[in-house]
Amino acid sequence: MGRYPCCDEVGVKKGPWTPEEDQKLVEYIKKNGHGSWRHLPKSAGLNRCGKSCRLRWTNYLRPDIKRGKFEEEEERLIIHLHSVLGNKWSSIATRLPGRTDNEIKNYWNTHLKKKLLLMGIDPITHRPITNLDLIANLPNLLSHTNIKNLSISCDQSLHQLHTDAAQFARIQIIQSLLHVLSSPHPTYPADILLQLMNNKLEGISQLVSAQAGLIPNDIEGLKQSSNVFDDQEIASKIMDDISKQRDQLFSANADGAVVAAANYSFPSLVSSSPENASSVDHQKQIEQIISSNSSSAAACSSSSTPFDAWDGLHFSDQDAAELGWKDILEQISW
DNA sequence: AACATTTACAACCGCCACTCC
DNA sequence: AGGAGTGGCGGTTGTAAATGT
Repeated sequence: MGRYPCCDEVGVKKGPWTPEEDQKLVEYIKKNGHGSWRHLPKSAGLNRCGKSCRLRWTNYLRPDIKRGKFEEEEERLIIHLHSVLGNKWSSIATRLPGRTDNEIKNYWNTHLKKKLLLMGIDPITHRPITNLDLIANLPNLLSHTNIKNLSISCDQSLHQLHTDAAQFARIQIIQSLLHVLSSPHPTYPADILLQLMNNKLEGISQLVSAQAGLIPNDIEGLKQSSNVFDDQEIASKIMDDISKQRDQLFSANADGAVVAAANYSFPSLVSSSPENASSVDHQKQIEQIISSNSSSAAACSSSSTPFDAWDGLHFSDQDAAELGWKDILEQISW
């Protein structure tokens, strides 16, 4: 019902419009208005279907169309509107004068989606990405971001790039792990989550606690005694950022335990492939993680500092040479 | 320089909702 | 009421340009 077959007509031209065709269409519409799109091509002397003419006019030839790069303000507006409206491109377009729905849709798919992913934001839900795949990949990721073992032969800018990446990656990891562990989700039995937290995340929670002043531990001393970081300035930066993350996510209860901040709403789990993610698979995934981390967990138990939780994961010289910012981002953006 | 791969975006396709008769 | 005609929308594809090897 309702579909007209004009685009299936034999002999009707398809594909890119030529300047001559554009000119014919513009001149005709300026003179007569578009009227019925179905009958326009014949009247305008165009060998195109009406739908093609309508699209060409509304998306490219209309005089009120704003061409050129999207400004930052427009980007922000699109992201905001998308978070509210979803893929309602025409609705979004009505709030951006001069921009077409097609243009906004294309810009979203080619630029903004990637931008959000790189920022660790799910472009569909507009919430921080939380994904069990990240935990599964944790040993790899940490090994690739271990500052201590970065090759000293790297030049300073490369070193800075790596340390920035490491800093970003660690914050991402902590945030994501805490989201996973704090999300009530029937798929993940509490005992498994607790085991995971006790094993692998002992060091992280200690670190967060120490930062909160909940464990009597001089943070400066902690940093000095830690031999994980070669560069104390970087270490300090990392601690500050983790601190910020912590403040957003946690507060201390009366017992001195770290608890989720009351006013913080943890995002729900977002699977990288929800269609394939069965609860059995996820449970297996968690169990695998626990078993694969059991050795480093044992190491954690005898750790002298919370930073040791990151240890046992090494960055070979070859890795150091081969890895770059992009590699790390790829690992944390799925 | 040549070829392969990736990116950007114009254009198309098919579905849906609305209006008219 | 319901079928036909039409416009609009969102998803997808095709391809030129840019970039990498």
